[in-house]
Amino acid sequence: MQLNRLVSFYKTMGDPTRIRIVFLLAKGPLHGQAIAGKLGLTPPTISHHLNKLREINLVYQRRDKNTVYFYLNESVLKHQSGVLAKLADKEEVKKMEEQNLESQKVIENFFTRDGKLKNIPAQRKKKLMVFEHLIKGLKMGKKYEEKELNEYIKQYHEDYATIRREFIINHYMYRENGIYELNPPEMWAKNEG
Amino acid sequence: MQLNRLVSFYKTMGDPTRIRIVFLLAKGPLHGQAIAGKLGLTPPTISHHLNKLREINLVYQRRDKNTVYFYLNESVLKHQSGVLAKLADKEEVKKMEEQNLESQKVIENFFTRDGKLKNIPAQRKKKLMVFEHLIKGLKMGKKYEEKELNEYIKQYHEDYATIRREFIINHYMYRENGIYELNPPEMWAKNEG
DNA sequence: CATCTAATTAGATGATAATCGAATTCAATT
DNA sequence: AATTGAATTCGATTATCATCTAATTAGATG
Repeated sequence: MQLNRLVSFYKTMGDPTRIRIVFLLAKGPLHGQAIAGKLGLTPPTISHHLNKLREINLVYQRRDKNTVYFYLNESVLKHQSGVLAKLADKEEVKKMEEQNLESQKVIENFFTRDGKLKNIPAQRKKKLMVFEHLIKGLKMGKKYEEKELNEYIKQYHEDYATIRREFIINHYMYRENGIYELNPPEMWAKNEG
Repeated sequence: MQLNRLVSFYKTMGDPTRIRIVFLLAKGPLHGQAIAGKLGLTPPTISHHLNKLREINLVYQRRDKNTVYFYLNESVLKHQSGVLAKLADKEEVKKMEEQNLESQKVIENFFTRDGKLKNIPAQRKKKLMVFEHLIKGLKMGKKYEEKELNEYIKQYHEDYATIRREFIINHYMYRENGIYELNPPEMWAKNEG
């Protein structure tokens, strides 16, 4: 499920310029001006598209002096390839639906009517479902101060420290210099390859 | 390659309503009104989206009395899943590029400057490349009278009968009651599974 | 600090497309 | 032939978005 995420992926890929960028990066990293040159477009346009591609985690970047190199994130492609393959298989579709229902049930059980988390499930599977529900309010690509993240978690449950730690352990987020950020879904514990 | 085809696929999938339709049909065929009902949209809107989905061969339909049932074409999903998987693999990308170059070369060898086909290659692989080039001027979903198809082929080569026959043999097209129509690319000889 | 280079943001423009109500087609049944 | 039921087409409305130029930011280097 995560319908929005799917739609975003396809919407982003559904542009000739972006597909061409993806094909270019599939052969190896490039910097912005190189892409602009190869495609005959202006740097602002490339910047615009790279932004979109970054939003779906299809590219990431590394800086070297003044130039920024853009890399293709192959794991996202593999993930989406898997989704398509499953969609082509009735049995898999059925399984997906069942999982959705199951997760819905768990959410209903562990949250109160006004959206508070009653307690953290002991069973790992259920725990992950709860965490995935919690992070829905966080924005991909946004950097969170620890304090800000604590406040966010406190909306749901007072023991923000435990939950924050679990976010890291299960790869929903990562921390760098005290700054927290969401990981792309391929990295989440549930999907760990 | 076939960049346009890729882009069309993604552009079409990049809409929440259409994704939802695809998920619905993944569980089994449905008729238009049923889809409209389940999605809370009007029949014209559904019709619009089914048109788009038909354009990329993702759905086909069968009529039963007055109601038309729409089916998901799983082979397209499998095909696209494969494309994504290849894109995630540098080696495969390299292969794709080489194939493109090779095919370009063959086209240059077998066609004159003004676009006429000199002769039909004897080697099967090259022959298929030539045919794929020829059908680029035909429109997916359009129905062609035999005469019309002959005329089209004659632009390129006088022996339209042989070529027309080859189109069928290699599953680029199919014939029904003397009417010819393009097959989706997954069915072409090159991609035969 | 001044300057250079690369990247990004802002704002404008033009094109595309999702959705709906109304009108129309198409096939089946009376 | 007339009627019904479903699907499609038409036209209008609204929203989104790719692209550009111009202006700005951000690092790196002299």
